[in-house]
Amino acid sequence: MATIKEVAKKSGVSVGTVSAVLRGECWVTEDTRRKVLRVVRELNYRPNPLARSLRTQKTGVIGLVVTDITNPFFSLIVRAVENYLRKYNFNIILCDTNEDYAIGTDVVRVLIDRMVEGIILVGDILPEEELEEVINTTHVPVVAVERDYGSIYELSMVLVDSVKGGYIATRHLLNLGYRDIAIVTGPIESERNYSSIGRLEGYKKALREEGIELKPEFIVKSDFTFNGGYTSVKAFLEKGYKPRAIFASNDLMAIGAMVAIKEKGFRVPDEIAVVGYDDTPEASFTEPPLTTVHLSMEELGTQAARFVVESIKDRNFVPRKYILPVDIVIRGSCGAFKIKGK
Amino acid sequence: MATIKEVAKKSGVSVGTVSAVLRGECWVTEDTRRKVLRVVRELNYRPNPLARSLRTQKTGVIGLVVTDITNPFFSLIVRAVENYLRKYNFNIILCDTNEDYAIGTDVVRVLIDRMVEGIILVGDILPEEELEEVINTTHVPVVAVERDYGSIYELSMVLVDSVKGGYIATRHLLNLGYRDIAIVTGPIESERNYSSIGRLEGYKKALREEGIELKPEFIVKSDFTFNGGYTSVKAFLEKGYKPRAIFASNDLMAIGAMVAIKEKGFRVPDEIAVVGYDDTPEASFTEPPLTTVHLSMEELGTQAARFVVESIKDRNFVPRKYILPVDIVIRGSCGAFKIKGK
DNA sequence: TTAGATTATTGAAACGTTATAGTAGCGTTG
DNA sequence: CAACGCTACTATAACGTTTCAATAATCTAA
Repeated sequence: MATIKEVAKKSGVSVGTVSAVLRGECWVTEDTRRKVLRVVRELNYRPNPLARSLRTQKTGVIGLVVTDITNPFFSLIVRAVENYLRKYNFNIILCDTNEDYAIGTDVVRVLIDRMVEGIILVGDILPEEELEEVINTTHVPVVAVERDYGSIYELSMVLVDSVKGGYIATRHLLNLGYRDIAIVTGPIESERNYSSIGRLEGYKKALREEGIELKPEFIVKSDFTFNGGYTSVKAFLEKGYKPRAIFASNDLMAIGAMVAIKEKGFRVPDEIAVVGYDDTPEASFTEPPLTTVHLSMEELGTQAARFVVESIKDRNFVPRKYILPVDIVIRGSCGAFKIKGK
Repeated sequence: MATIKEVAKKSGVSVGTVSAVLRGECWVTEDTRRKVLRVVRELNYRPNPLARSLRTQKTGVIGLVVTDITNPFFSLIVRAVENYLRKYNFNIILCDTNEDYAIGTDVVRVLIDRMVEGIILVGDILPEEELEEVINTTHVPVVAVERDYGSIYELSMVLVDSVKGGYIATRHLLNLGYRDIAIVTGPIESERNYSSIGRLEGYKKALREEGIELKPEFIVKSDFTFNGGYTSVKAFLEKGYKPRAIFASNDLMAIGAMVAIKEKGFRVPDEIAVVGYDDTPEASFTEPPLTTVHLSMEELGTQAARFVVESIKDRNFVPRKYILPVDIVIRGSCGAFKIKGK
């Protein structure tokens, strides 16, 4: 590997001048610039980012931490982040925590040691106290995606309007004339499951609005997995309950629910309508295709990346909160077409 | 941020000694070691990896390049790589090329500039010539996953036994007594689509073995996407062909095929049986659940990571090739259970 | 014509480590 | 007791950049 020294010697100028040429300083004469650039090309010289970073204290690297890269929801976000950051010549150090706080904590520390210029946390990476500690002891801008650290002000957040999502899903079912609507929720014990809780809130709000009494037994607790959706809905139906519609808090559970429903001999949507949440790619492939609350993971990722870049470029960027709007995409599983068709 | 100098001053020893303590050199007296470590803790000192890397020429970073992180096939590999490398304290710089050679080329160059200690290329990242160039001009160990760069010897490869996969899938259908078996392939124009071609080879081999004549019209060309599978099979059926079974070269296309089949009024598997390939998570969620060729992406990733780590640790590691064995997982879509049941 | 301003360039310090040659201090040994 | 070899350190030169004060060269104005 050629170094800047060799370039300097071979082109008969000082190291500083070469550096100046490469950084595009305007004061270099056209003459020396050309001379230097020729040698650069001849030696195939490329500056060493390590040395540069050591000197400038800037690495051009962003840390991206996710709980599970395997989940399409997250991988879509990762891709959006990558695409955005590439334009600004940032590289990404990626870490997958497997939803383990210990790994998350560790990983964030390593990122800071490596002097990343920003950190994007997607999902539930760290407990609140830990993140607060990090933010207080460093000046690295941090952006949290899909995790509400409500009380930390020095932090940008990118969130989904879950209450609204739950609301419009339920509203949609109500508009189709259904009254007996069950919900399958994600985990809702802890306050940090803001998205499950929000979706449930939206559901309640819509029913309340319509003056429909809330049946606690119609709130089916599950865990955001296919299997969870399948078993919980199966158990629910086996208890003899028969809702006219089910709103599942994510697509995976909705798909599981549909399998359970059909297994029990009911038709979707004729006997039980289903609505999901997330609009993951799988939602188009089910039978019938899944009506679901659409949210743009791409937008989530892009927005997070934008926040990070802005807080790096703009010294007095003040952390912001972005709430992603949601809408509903109507396919076959809710019965809208049949009803309209008639 | 505290530096090693401050630690040295505060604990009354030289910088070299502090460094020695931290690197665990054995010659330091227990006394000074304790002294130094206390100060390290007091100042909350953490060595700067940048400076260390500059000096040692080792970064502890591996470059991981994938064509599409959004594809579960790849994200499963990424996770396996991450989990393996974490144990060895390597970090990962991730790049997604969106299947664009230009981005791939660029990205690999950047990785080398950043002095990554190894590079893992998952999928079709680079043309052969470019990769050869890279390998010849640097000494970074490179591992290619799911892309056969047959002629490059200085490269480790992790491949799937596609021919065998195609073979056992078809064999399985033959064993169930089906004779009219169609195949839906991925792209097969270019030689670099070794996996599509391999699967097709396996299919042909199994039929030949059984003495069944190959019908060219039963080879349905598609593109590995859900939509591709759907439209190509729909068109195929609309031409009036009616195979007894379809082997789709990946699960996504298999799912698309099933939708098309049912849309045309045929039952799966009673009238047309379906077998997929990959065993992605979705395969369990279809109706009927998909019989498919299972391959462990986890194993692929782990193996790739292992190769990289080995070639870093072992100066005279000689590049190897690993061929992942495959097997078939039998679910509902092939009709095996019904046939056995009767 | 010369002091002063401007322009193009240099030299060296810094960034925070590791590696290595050197050195004090001290116990052996012939 | 001088020579030697250990042991436990220290001082300093790298690593490859950027940055900035200093300087040489050229131009401007009085």
